[in-house]
Amino acid sequence: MRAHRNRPTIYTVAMHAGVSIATVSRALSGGSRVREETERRVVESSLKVGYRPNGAARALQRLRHGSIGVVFPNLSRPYYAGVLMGVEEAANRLGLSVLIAGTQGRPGPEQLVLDLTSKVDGLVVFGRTVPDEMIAELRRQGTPTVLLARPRVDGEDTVRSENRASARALAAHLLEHGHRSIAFIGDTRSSPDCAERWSGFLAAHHEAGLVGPAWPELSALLETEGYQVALRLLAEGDRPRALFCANDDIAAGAYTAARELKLRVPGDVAITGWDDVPTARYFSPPLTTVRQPLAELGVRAAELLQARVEGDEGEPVNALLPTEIVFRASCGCRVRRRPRGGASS
Amino acid sequence: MRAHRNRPTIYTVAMHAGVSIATVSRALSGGSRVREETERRVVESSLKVGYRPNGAARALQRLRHGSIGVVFPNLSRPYYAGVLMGVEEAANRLGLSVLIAGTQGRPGPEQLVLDLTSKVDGLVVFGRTVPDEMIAELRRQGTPTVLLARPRVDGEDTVRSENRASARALAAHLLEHGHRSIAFIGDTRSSPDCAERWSGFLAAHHEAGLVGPAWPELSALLETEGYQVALRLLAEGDRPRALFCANDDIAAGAYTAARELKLRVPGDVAITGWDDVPTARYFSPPLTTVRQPLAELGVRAAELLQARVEGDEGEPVNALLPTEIVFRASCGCRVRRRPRGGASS
DNA sequence: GCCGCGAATGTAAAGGCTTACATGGGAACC
DNA sequence: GGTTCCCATGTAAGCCTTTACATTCGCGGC
Repeated sequence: MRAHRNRPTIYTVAMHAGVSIATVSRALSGGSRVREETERRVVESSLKVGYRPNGAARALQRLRHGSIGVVFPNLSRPYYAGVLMGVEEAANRLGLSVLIAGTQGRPGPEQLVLDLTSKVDGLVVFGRTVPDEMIAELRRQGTPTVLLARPRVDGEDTVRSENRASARALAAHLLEHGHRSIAFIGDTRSSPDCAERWSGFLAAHHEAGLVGPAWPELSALLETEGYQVALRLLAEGDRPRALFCANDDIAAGAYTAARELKLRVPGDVAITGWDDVPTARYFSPPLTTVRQPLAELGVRAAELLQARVEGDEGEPVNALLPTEIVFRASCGCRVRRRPRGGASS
Repeated sequence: MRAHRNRPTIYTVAMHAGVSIATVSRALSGGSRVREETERRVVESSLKVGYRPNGAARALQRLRHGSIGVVFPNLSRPYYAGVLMGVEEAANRLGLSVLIAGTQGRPGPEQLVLDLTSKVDGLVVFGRTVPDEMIAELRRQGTPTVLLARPRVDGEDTVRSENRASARALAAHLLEHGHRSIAFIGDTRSSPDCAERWSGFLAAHHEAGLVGPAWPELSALLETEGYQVALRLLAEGDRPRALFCANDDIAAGAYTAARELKLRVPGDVAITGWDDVPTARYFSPPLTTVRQPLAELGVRAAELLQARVEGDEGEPVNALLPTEIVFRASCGCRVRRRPRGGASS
């Protein structure tokens, strides 16, 4: 059997069509001068023998892999998956392939990333997956890199979505609803995005004439942690009237805690999230949250990277994409329409 | 500047260390005989000049790309993302890279897949992303392929998770709860998995001595569709007492419909899902659903593929991974413990 | 009828790496 | 001290493409 040994090469096709390998190459890829009849014969032969060009040989000759790498922690949250899809879509459009590397729970992300650089023309690096020194090393090596949702590193291209302004607006919105004591739940230390949201949260308080929020930030990142933190918080006698959760997972945990304590949302406690995960509109009540342009983040990163690979030597870019607050019911707003806006015939 | 022109090659390192390229190659990759001091010198030089081997050249020489490709529709549902993470994890462990290709909303998935074959040693192909003819073409080309969650194609390796038995057990469970009229919501035509679940659903009815279910299968795949179908169904006078939803998204839509009609779950209508998405436990009431071993599916596929790439010529494998029903409250079961089982200290 | 020219095709080199084979030099042995 | 052997290292071929340059062929112009 040995089904997949000895894949046909350009020589196989050349022999089959009775021409030289140069002609085969020209007929198949180049639009260059080949007699029409020859071209037809070559194409036929290549189909007959089942020829596929060898990407490695091609890459070696062209001095370009035609691939980019994406480094992310994991895909368990829709956030990374959404951005990755954006990268993939744009890369495909640009004729590039996408290699992926998940760092979470992996020993030595450094080595993982270094290995990747052998096979790609450039790298999209997410958040805090690799330390700053690694970024520096990539630059030293000459691997173009775009940082995604990561605080700026000097001289590197960065694509992020807006955090501070939306957080400020959302916190202000909660204050306007009359919720004077709001707790912020999120991990500002490990997530730079969270840190910016916290900063906007603080700003809203100052602008409202408050010295500061009623609670310090409370560390959480996952649903479980959100549940635990919220449970502790809401069980207190002097509990907060609103929970500003740094992502929707945390908010989901907070919902559970509230339900368990028989607190109504938003009547007894308002809750907001961040990310607008697909299920957010199906929370009960529907979750007020902030939508990030996930795919767009990925697209921008891919396009930027491609430009660098092509030799663009312009100033480092720092793209900041706008976010959008999605007002639903959990903040205290009246729900204006049904989740799916069923057509009223 | 021209930051990333002329990456250092093995010649650069050789010159810097004052040895031949063969010695560099041996010192860096082979564990073969190189004097210890020479090795140290080479490693130092390679670090100094920022050398990274060129993957294309290496692949060309080794006649192996060291990469596998994964073809999936999209990553918007946790299902694909979860399996992809499994593939990635296993591939990494096996020293392989992973290339991705999303087909959804892409014109000509055929071309996409063919292009991929230039850069990979083998392919993991999801569900109904590409037609059977494409699978045949891949075989003809000699690209090892593993099918994932796709009905068997003659002679091809397949990895799937169990559907029929769990669906039968779950339907039987609903019948035991006393829900005699159950509607199945899912698209059996476009999703082979759904078709199997429908088959198990039917079997449970027959075993319970019923001629058949009270409703024919009702086509839906997304949340929106689930909402619409459920709304129509539950508004009828003689409405079903249980909804067997073919995935959790549909179930989420059904929840919304029920809430809108002021029907209690599971009191007025029981609802079950499939997939156990992360938020399922946070539905209100928590959703009874079926958990698939997502990562494990990916791991098995990657390992199987690797074996084929390595030349394993054994009989086609048809792996069937077990699923697990997760009983929560939406089917009518009493909730035994709180979602997070808070320690009762 | 010969020259020159352009179109079509062929020849060969280069791209970076691994490795079979060749080489050289020192240690061990007699 | 010479021979042998082995270890460390070097030389060069080959993996498959693309493409610059060379070659061939046919045809028009004189």
